[in-house]
Amino acid sequence: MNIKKLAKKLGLSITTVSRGLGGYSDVSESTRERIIRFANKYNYSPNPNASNLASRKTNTLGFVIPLYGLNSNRLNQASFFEFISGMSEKINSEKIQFLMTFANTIAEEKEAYKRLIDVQKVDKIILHNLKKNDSRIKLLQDNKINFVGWGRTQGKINYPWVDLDNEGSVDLIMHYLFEKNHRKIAFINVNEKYNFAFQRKLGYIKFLKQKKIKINKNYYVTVDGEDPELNSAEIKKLIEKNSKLTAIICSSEYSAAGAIKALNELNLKIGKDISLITFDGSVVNSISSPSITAVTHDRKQLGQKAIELLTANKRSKINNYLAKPKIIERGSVHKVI
Amino acid sequence: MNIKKLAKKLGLSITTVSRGLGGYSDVSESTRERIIRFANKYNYSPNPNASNLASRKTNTLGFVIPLYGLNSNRLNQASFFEFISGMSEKINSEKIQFLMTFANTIAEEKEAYKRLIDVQKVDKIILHNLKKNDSRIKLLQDNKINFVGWGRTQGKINYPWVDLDNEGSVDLIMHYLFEKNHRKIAFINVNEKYNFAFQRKLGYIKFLKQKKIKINKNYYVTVDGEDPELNSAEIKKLIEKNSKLTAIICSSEYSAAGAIKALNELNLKIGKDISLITFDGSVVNSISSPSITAVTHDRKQLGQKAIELLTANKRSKINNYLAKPKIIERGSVHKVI
DNA sequence: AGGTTTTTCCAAAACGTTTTGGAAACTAAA
DNA sequence: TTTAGTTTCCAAAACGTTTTGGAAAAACCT
Repeated sequence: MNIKKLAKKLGLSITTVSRGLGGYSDVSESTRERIIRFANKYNYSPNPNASNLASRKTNTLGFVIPLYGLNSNRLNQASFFEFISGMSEKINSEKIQFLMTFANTIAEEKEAYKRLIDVQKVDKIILHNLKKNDSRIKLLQDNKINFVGWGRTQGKINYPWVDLDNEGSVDLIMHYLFEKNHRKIAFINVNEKYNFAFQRKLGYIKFLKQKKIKINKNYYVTVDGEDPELNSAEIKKLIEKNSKLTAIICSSEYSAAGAIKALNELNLKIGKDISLITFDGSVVNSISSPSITAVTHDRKQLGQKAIELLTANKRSKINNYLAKPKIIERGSVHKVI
Repeated sequence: MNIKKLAKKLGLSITTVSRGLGGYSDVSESTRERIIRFANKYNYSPNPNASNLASRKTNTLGFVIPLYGLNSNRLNQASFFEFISGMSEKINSEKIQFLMTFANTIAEEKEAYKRLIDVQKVDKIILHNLKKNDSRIKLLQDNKINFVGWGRTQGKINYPWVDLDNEGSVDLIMHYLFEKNHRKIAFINVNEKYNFAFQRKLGYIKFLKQKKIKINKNYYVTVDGEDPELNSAEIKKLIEKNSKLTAIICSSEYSAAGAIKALNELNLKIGKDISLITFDGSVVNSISSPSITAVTHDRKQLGQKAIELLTANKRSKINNYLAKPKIIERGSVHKVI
């Protein structure tokens, strides 16, 4: 079935069918309905190649997956999956082509975005892995690419984004721990060059200040995901040096993994001697005993929202979405008495 | 830059440029070289939409990712990433479009393949998650879709595939354990409906027969990945009942996790009292101490090979690729004295 | 030399859409 | 009743390729 045959069946011109389906105002409501009814009946949908060719659009969404830094760690990759699966649903229903690229270094990543724009001619991008100050935003804006960021950056640039509520998540965790009488709480963050990590630190500091708890600098440490052994060793040192700690917050699954390993080696029972709570943790959780209490976000929905924003009407005021955090209790947090 | 302008610069017709680039024999070698030189110089590459439209091809690769069964376990999803990243490189260089879909049930999975073929009109597919007897192979062959399987099925159907060397992997492990004087070796497999699991069992049995070791049925058990607690309990039972065991092979990361948990609970030191070796294990390894010795395959390369086979010349004899297994020693296997 | 085959090229049609620039038919205003 | 404006439709051009069906030129035979 193609537009020509459909037009013939309808007794209309090709133009009218095309414009009817396209939602243009120069076709009457009644004939538009008839067109749509026929299109469904004969299972017609426009050939994307012809459509893109004629409209001079690529209608392709570019997505670069970094495989270095935080994302070189396989623990983090699972969270991508959810996001992508959320995107994927919406992409299919919007008939957008999906172009995925992998980058092994930061240089490759930058190159990948340029290539997407210049060579592969994508006209939509989901930008992610945002740094504190991210030059890619300007690159995309200069090239007039329709994009949505997965994550926020610092500064006053206005652009559409979806994100986890990083500050709110830590606040939620801190309240949760505070109610269980924890006062000496360590926070194992990831490198602060990632803006989400910076936001989480902010949440940590703010809560402590608000509750007038003195901030102990020894309780805060950042690790990167490159070498799990190294992470674990560093976390072990932190615990050994601060024997009064009652709880540990991990900003990522791999640091949670490192913490578990360290605690095992120190013979500290999780959920009895010391509490552990982590971001995400669905992977680590499936292999740890006891299971690890975690704060999670619906990443699939985040992916869906990203595509929604991308395809939303330009004049829509709302151009961002903040996912609500949720604590899933699993028994790794005890009450201090 | 488009073909028209390029043809003008070359002083040739559009036809000749197109056919020259397409590798047809009705353009002389010397002019073909000139065409390619100019194409590179002016950075020309054919508009894929126009090309697909004219040639009545979609040039799109379909890929269905199951999110149920084994793959509902997020531990397994990381291994997808490697495969996909391997595919992705080759796909980009071959200028193939990539269409990814997710399926939450086995019904959705089947539906997804039909939709890819009937509605989305992909002309290439990477088939995976193969069952012992897989009806999708016939579906694809009937529809004359160019496909490569990631994994083998039983029976005599000839089709192109890439796969892990499942039998060989177990053989490798068994030799490795045998040399360290292990004779009482348990094998914790996954559900045998997956052909790879069946092949691994075969490797296990064959080795024992070859070495004339009596097969003890109590040493073999299958678990599915749905409930980690249940897995662990089952593995614990197996160990308790068979006190003479000196080594355990795990066919998946989640069963390795279950085994670690069980061994901890039974106060058996891994690498001292009993040996543990697992397939893959890069995640489990990050939280376990000692680290777990594992047999791995290069999955990225597997993805690359899959695309190579897909785009290979039809008359090429070689239509499959078996990845070589490799043991990574990490100290969870001891020598029996 | 003339005939045949092979090599090398090309004009034109086709692929299935969207968009442009009207034109007809109706409606509202004078 | 005419005029101006609005609504509803459409023919034709355009998008950038591939493919078809030759035709000219060159090479090879007698």
